[in-house]
Amino acid sequence: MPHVSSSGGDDLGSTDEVKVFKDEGDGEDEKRSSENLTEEKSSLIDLTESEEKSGGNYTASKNATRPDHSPVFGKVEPSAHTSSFNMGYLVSPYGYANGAAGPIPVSMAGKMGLGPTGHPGAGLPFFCHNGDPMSQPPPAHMGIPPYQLDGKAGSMGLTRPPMYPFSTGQYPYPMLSPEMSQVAASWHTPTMYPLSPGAGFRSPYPSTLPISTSSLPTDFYRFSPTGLIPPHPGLSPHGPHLPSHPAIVTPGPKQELPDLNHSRYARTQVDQKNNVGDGKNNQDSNNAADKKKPHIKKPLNAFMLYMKEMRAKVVAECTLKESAAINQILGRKWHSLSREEQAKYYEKARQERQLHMQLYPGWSARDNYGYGTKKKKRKKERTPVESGGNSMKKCRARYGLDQQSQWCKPCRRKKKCIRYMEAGDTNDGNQSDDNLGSCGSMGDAHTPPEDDAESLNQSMSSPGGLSALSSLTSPGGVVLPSPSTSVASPSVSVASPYMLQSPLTPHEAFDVKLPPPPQQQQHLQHPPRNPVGTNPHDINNPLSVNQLTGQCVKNEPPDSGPKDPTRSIISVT
DNA sequence: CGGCCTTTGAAGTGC
DNA sequence: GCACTTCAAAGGCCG
Repeated sequence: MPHVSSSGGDDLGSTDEVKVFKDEGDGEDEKRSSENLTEEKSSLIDLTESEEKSGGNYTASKNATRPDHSPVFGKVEPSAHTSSFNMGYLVSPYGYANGAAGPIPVSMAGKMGLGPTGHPGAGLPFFCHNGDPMSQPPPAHMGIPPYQLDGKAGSMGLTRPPMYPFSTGQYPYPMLSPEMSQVAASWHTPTMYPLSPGAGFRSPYPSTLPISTSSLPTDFYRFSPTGLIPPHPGLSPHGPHLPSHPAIVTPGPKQELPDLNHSRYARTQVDQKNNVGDGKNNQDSNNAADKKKPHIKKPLNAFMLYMKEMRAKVVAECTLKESAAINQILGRKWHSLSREEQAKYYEKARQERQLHMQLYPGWSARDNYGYGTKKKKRKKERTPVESGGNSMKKCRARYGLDQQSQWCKPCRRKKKCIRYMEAGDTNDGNQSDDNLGSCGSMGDAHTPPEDDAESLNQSMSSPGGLSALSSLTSPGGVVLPSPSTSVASPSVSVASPYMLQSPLTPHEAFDVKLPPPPQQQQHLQHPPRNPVGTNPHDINNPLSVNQLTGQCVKNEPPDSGPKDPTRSIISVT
């Protein structure tokens, strides 16, 4: 049984792993690490400060979440703590999810984006339905990501408000609680990468792989060299030594595990070698692309690995099968993972990248650009309109950092530029429609505010999302018009509070201290964009932000700062 | 039947 | 260096 510990350094929770992270982490991570450490410490005391900081980081990029996790890895305490933590975690993985005692649990709950826990039962965490919320809070040594600590704002913190909101008690996966422990355990079992044909990770790479994985958990490798990792019997229909390569797929929008025979795989390797250094050329040449059947896929990132592993479990726990919805759940679960847990996946992903890099030295992510030509084209069509179709520049670009005083308020607050919006909203009509169509990822915590329009637009017209949402809705529960429920089919045209307040980050949304002036609120919204009755700022509108915010709050962890539900309303600035 | 949806993260491009 | 885009997995849904 291939367990992580077999190859040394696989004690995922051990200090070794942490060291690996720390040592190999890029300087950026290092830097962030220290920052986060400080942040974490201070955050326990001063949530506001943490909030501010995270808010600042948040604007950097949509990868803002990473700083909250990666850097921390290097700061994880020695295994002693980790071990104890894991023990506890296995016992009650979600224990800390639902508010109980102490600031940590509270913040954790917040981070998880758990439902309102204002009152027990009503505020059941997203996937914490087990009634033992805080029984096993994460060890203090774990540290808490800014967005976790940031109860109020943090709750949503960097977590993007889900497209498929699961209001309290709505979580459709009652059995997930134990799942978490399984997940943790899975790291020590071969099941982490489903070995069943087509199910997951296997030993896809040629045995000639010139890398040493001795120090790495072999079962971490999706790209593990067959020579190093005995193929699972039946892994490949073509024989134990002819593993199919997950990273190599035949052309197609969706990848099925390639049914590669030996010759094909060999050819792949040949191609790969030939492609070394000329990947771009291949990209440019359609013919070449055609010939280049094997598609070397990107190595999976940490979250993808996590998803791959957990998807089946989540699906198994519920009837829901729509990936869009599942992914939302997984996204939340991902955020609910402890740092150690996430670190495992980050490490795993890092290893995969390394392996991938070694196997395909000349490969570049760019090689895959345009692989899904149509899809890309489509997205690009929209891009110009939203991000620059208008010649209007955002304040940042317009005045530069030197003249921030010239910036509009939203820009100064790193929110959506109102000037830009005003000038570029020629297409508002459509956007409005789309936006109203669903609650989407409103209040995207990961996407920079300025991206809200885009991200929203993208997520707005999600048929799948809608259906998924409906399917996610608690069958019997009284579903409040939370962002989730606000997601209505286009025909319903229910305004989404989250969506409408997208210009605000979750942090700000719940920042009682700095409620944007009313004037700003007006600026942030475009009256014309909201069909009658959908204007979120129309106080008279039953579906207005103000009206709905309170309900939305229900998805907010009680611990988010002052447990005063009303404060959330403030968020609607 | 191709594309969309959804998630996070990595990496690429463009300015 | 920042902002933005694409792709990675997955499977139901939609036009």
